[in-house]
Amino acid sequence: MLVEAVRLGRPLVPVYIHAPAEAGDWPPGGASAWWLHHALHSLQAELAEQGLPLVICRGPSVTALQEIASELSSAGLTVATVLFSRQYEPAAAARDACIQKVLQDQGIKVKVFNASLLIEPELVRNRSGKPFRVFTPFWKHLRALPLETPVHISPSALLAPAKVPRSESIDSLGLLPQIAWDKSFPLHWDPTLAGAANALHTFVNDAVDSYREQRNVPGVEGTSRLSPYLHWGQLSPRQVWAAVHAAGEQDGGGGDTFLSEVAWREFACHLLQHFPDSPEHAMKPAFRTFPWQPDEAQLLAWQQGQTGYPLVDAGMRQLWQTGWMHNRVRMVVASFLVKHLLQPWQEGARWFWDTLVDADLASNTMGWQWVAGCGADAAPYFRIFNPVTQGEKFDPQGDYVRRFVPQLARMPAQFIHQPWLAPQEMLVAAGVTLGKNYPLPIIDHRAGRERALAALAENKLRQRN
DNA sequence: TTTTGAGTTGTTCGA
DNA sequence: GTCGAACAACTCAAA
Repeated sequence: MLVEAVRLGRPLVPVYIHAPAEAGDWPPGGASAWWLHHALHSLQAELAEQGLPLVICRGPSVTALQEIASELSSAGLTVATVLFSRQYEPAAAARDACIQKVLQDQGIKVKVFNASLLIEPELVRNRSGKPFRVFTPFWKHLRALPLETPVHISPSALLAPAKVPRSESIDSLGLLPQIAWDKSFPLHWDPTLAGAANALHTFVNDAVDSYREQRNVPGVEGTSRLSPYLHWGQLSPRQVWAAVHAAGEQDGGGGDTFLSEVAWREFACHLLQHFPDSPEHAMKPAFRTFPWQPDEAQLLAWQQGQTGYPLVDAGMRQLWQTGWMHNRVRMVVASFLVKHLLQPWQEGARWFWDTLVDADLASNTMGWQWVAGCGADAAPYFRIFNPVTQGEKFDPQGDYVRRFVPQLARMPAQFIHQPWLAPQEMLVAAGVTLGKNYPLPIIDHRAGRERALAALAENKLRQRN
């Protein structure tokens, strides 16, 4: 988009329109709004260094753009072209199509660019000419495609406008939360453009090598933590792809594993494009009769990290405190909600949507449908994570649990993932009183597992009748 | 068109 | 302790 702006050689008016009402049922959640607030400030500062404004408006988007055009026009300036990056969420895509039509009818050119994907969904087809619904063939196909390499442009090549349209302040958008639950976010995130560059550099130089082994260990920083930057467009997947290739990490090993994760992000976005109702509805029709057992109290215990399973609770508390959760733990907590507690996956997706700084409609939807077993290329429903086994396997010393569940900080590793089995004197020595400062399990693992499998069997009967 | 093999990340049970 | 099979069938991709 900026390359095109430079090519056009005309003055540029960068605009951000805040229009949460145009996101359909999925306006940005609380954690997203926090990130957006800081990202906008960062962008504004970066543009200001080049003498460029960042004009902030409120939606409706069409009206905002028309007002800018008429304001410039009364100053004797003509808006010739509007450039924007394509969005793929169903509501945003419909909105953008509408904007495009209205502007073009007024004689304004519109150009839409792909900034957030490696390749447009329409360009990826299997041999039958259909979109892929299974990841592995998608991945094999994608990695063989010639992908555009990102072009670096010098921001100083952008021309400032002679007149700056009226703008609101970023702060007036009210993006920061009313209650200060975001207070510890800055300890974990730098939501600026500099932060994005830094995160990519650090990952490619220090961590990508050991990514394949370390990414599953929640107690260490073995993942890239690039997801929010990718979601917000502070990094593009092509830039990330190129950086991994430039480091010579793409063949086998950590880089390869990492790029396949970037491809999962891509796959999710393509799926959302082809299945626009998937955020609300199971892709496998059989799951539409699944006997979920919605229960406010169970959902709340999960949200608050009060299930009595240390790995689950650590994950949910990490999410609340930092706006992010380790990927391995996301699978464990999601499986627990959907299978042990039989809560509808949509409830989990909603909570993640509101609390993750990297909340992304496509990835979130695909991830939850995957865990619930109702997605396009999903884990089988009978695959039920055992939260204790997962803890012992991936957090053997309990480092992760100790960090986010300080009540268990002094528990010996042997029982940290199942404190209810610890001898009484060990609990006393560790300062743990089950049911007081740390809950007893809200459901027995074996019983939960059996109930989940029974629900699956019941659904199968419903399907037959 | 038909057939065949495969499909992100697990757990449990019994030999 | 280790290992393979069962856990469900089903749909997709490709030959």
